Amino acid sequence: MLNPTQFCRCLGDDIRMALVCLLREHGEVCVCELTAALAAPQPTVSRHLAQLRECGLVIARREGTWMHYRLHPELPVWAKESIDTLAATAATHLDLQPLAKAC
Amino acid sequence: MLNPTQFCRCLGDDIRMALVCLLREHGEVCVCELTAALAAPQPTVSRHLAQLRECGLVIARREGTWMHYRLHPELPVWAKESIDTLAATAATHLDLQPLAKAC
DNA sequence: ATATAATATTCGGAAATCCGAATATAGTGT
DNA sequence: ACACTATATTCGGATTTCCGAATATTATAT
Repeated sequence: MLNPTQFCRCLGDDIRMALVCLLREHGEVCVCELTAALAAPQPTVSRHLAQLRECGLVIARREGTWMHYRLHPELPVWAKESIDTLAATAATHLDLQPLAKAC
Repeated sequence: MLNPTQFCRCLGDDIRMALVCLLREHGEVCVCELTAALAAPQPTVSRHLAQLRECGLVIARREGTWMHYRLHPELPVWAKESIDTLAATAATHLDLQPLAKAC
């Protein structure tokens, strides 16, 4: 599993931080909604989601052509607590569009 | 002041995470002790301390030729909480020599 | 003034990170 | 089988990060 340094490296990017914010606030979210909320190119969002997956911070569930992401349900306590603290603060710093189905 | 993403970027390095661990556990510590505890070259430690300073996570106090560092006393609550959670966990992952005056 | 100790900074260069553009894959519907 | 949609991956290249080596700075002591 990942250690605190890797965890920080993983959250040390505005796009990934924003993704974690959104997933924390909304539970399970479709990629198209994340892409719309970030107003970022789809491949960029996909690459960052892959990185969050490889770090074990999120998991994906396929439903037809859609992919739904959510925070990993079995994060260690320290990671969950840190995400709560950091993402709650970050949400006020980043400007995220409200969620809306875009596909 | 720094935002959560910058904060994470700043802690996303083993040496800087270890420095924060040591300062959190011991309060104010001399650079020579930090260098010894990390078993890292002095310029490396100095550069990372400068980075922590520029991010506002630590402050320095000169005493003769010595420099003493400690966590910034007026960190925002979210930063203080995150440091507590992350550094406490990191301390068990990193192998830090016990503190000892080396100068 | 000089020597020495503790710490900081500068200067390449190597490695890692991030992005845009293009392409690939997986699933659905006809 | 083909077209289409949603998402993922690959491939350069630009930028950033990190390090070691050398050098500079600041303060003390003689």
